[in-house]
Amino acid sequence: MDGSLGLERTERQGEVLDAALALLVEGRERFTMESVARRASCSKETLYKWFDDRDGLLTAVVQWQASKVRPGAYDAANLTASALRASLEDFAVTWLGVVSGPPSIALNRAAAAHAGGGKAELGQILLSEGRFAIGARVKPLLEAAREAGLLSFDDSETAFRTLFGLVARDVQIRLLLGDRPAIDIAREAAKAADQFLTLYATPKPQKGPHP
Amino acid sequence: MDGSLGLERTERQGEVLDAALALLVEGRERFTMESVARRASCSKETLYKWFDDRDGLLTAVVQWQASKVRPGAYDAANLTASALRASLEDFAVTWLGVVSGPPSIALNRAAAAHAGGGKAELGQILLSEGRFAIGARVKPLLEAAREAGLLSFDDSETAFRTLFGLVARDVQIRLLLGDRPAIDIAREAAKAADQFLTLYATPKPQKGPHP
DNA sequence: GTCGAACCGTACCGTACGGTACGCTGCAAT
DNA sequence: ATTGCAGCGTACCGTACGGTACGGTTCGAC
Repeated sequence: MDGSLGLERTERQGEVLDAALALLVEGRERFTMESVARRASCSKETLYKWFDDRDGLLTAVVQWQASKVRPGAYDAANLTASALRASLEDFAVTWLGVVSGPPSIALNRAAAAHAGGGKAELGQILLSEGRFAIGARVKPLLEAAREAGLLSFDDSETAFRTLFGLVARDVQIRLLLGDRPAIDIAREAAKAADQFLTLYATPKPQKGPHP
Repeated sequence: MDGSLGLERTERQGEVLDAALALLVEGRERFTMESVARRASCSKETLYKWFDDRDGLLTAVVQWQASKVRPGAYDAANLTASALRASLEDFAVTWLGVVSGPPSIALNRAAAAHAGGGKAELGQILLSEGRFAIGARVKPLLEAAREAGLLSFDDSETAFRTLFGLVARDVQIRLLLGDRPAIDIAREAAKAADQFLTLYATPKPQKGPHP
């Protein structure tokens, strides 16, 4: 999956979506068709033509931003204990940086509100481009580390969810609820990696079961 | 704090708030002054008289429900390793049960949406009656366990946040975004308690893990 | 130059909703 | 019985917003 879902946008459409996103992120003004049109210097009619309706516009904005912050892959070759630790820490730093950023906060709030009415579409997009995409990138790393004898676990999904919890803690929910927790990302990331390794690193540094 | 904040409600007011809450939780109908009045069989004028405006009503609803689910205290006397484990597990079960319940989901969504406009009041209420109230109950347990030589940590806040992360993992955010993760609460709670003890239990002086 | 498509700006429509006003009923106190 | 008040139901007002219509402008194709 490349995230485009066959929805290529023209340059102008990208500008409009950026403007809409900025509006949503700032939060100074309500996200209304008119405010988007004004901000993007386009007509409402164009918005309706391109994105069908308000929901379509919102969906396109979420899609647009989510596809911009695809997580990077982690090198699973030549894994050493220190390289693994570095990758875990890097994942944690990146993730904390993204979710504590205003775009993530605004989009997640919008999606949560959207899910309040029956519609779960925005949430699904954010989850599949965020949480699940990340899982898909990190799990191979974990499995490679297991292969290399560095980690031991039964289920990589379970292991990843533990890592996720150790990194996230209460940060995301507090941010979504309007709290502004002071977090030292580097420090928290290091601690999370540390704790994860404490839980999952194989007891003794040995070579794996497959020489 | 007893959670009342000097806001005693008459029985009738409680009924109205229950009706409003039910409306919010079901999500079938928009949360509007008229729909609340209809559902509660009261007049809009009464709503405005009692709760000032829509925000006041929403705040009262959040206050009302949040104060109903105060976390219980954990017995910190005669702590043994198994009693500690049981308390941790109990906390995890309770917390997962609450946050995966429709009222919590609906209220958190409403608060997140509310925080989208500058207003963080609902979020603050939920955090102080939820996350922080729980922390205030659990931290004494952790400190007592440290006193009893069962745990070792520097900062109980940090330790609690780790416990929080191990219990919550990705559950709450997925629920808020409309996903319906299938979780086995008892199992996840046990695992979280297990992992927390692995991270924070003081190494046993002599007893080997394999008798 | 002419044509047509795309798009901008704005005016407009219908509705939903927050908030107010008012008349009516039931009830408790005197 | 009279009075006063709390509260129900409903009608009403103003506005904000989703969605549509339309005239004017730019620009590329021919």
